[in-house]
Amino acid sequence: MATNNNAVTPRAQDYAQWYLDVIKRADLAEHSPVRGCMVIKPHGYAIWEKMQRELDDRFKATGHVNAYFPLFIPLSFLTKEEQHAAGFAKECAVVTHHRLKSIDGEVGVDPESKLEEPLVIRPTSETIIWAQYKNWIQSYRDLPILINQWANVVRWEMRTRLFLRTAEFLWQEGHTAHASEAEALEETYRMLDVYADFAENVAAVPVIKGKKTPGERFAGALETLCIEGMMQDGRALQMGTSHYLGQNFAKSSDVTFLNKDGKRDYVYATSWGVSTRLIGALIMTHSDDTGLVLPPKLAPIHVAVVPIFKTDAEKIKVLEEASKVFSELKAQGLSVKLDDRDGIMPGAKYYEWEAKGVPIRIEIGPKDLEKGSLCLVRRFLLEKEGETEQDQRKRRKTFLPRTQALASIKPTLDTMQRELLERAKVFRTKHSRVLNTMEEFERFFAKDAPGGFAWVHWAGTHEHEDEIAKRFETTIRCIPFPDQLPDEAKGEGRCILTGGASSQRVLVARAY
RNA sequence: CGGGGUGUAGCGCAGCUUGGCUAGCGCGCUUGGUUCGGGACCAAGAGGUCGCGGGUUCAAAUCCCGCCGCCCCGACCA
Repeated sequence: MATNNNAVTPRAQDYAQWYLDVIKRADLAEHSPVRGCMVIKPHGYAIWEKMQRELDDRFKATGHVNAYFPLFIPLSFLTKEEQHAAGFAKECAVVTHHRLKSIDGEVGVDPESKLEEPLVIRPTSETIIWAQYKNWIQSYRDLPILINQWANVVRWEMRTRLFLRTAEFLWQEGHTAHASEAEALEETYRMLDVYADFAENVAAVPVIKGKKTPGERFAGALETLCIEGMMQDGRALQMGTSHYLGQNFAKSSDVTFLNKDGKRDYVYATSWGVSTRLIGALIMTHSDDTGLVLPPKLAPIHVAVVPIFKTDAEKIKVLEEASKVFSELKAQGLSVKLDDRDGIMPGAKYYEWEAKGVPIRIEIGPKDLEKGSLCLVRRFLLEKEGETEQDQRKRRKTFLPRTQALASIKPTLDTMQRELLERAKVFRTKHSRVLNTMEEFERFFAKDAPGGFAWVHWAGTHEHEDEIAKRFETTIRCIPFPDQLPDEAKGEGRCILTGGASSQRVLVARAY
């Protein structure tokens, strides 16, 4: 990414570098020797597991079940749906052989083991799943099918970035089959709501819900719904999509059923997914120059307990109290880390847990034992006007009587969760503008301007869209649902480019 | 695939222009001691096919040729 010009925060001066720094210091992931692939390290994976749990609960609550389909898709399956195949053609990894052989002392691919039909490593699973659904569906009584799968997929992207775009990534893909268009559409919208709920109430990332323009739709979909979040450099990040597929895949896989009237019809489909990209969103929305900041609901560790001591006698007493605190917090159902490592200065431990995004730290030293108190330190606070870093550091720290301190952890985590979302909303509002003229647009997205979200009237064609994209590196992120528009952006108007009548504004931004 | 850059210890780099002594620095690691309420200090130590192959030369990390990897910019994109 260009380092940039469109800085909206000090750290955005070199946002790409900052982003990698946070990942490295929080020990989330690293590049693997395999081109474009990522190793997700334990701390990063623990966050993904938390996400999985929250999402899975929501899927179950809306009637879905999990299943698993193969990694390999026969080439002929993938090409059944024409648009779908065209959309993914340029990024497919293909398996063509099934055996190695030693030739002149060097082990290589055995040319005689060539597969009759190449196997594509799934870039997404619609085609292989619908080939299976064909066998499962005869009557309206077999519908709906509401299945989700947790899987890895491979998209051979030219350029990759940790979490945001890697050649292989982990995700969840829901694939549902319905007896009517109305039901399928309802499902499409329902799952977008599930994603939006997750994004805001778990990840603390405010999102705009909307539909993609035809040019940005999923390959093979009739409608693509999405949620868009704003990162701290003002760029938009697509955080989840939900597609209404109509009867396209049913037709290409020939999946029909007899409806209540005894008439044969093609099945109506949806698919929806979110990926490990959400971890990228988390980083770019909340983190700061110290490192990762996690919403408590996604923090693998809620509280880090750091003992402080000089003498051996102090060490014994302090560690005794620390492990008591540890157990009492555990008993509250919290995830706690007692950092009793030897030979590391307390200060070094503070930095480490802060970089890893642990929401609350408890420091326990001889002075606390004397006073019967505990020192609680929050990972972040809402900024006060004119406050220096030193001031905030002081303000993040509170000394409380022991009992009170332990009772305050959970409420504090709830507060932090709320404040994180609040902070992100304030940021987004601050960097969003209603724009009415091309001059305003040019100024807003000028090379040295901060950028952000622009609400503009649009009545242009696909070609107009490309033209704007080329000139400003911006795209129409979505046509927002009417209730997603800020009040000042509501109402009819004239297209910013063509002057044509427009019933509603769209969301324009630079994007990842 | 086109343009630019880069490859030297686990990580980050210097050295290369103008070839030359035993290839260096910071971080990290090991051991011992002193430390410990915001990233400790001292001492001793371990760790290298200088990306790979070839060439020039008395002598190559350094010069020449070929190959490979990675990064950035473009086309592609959850």
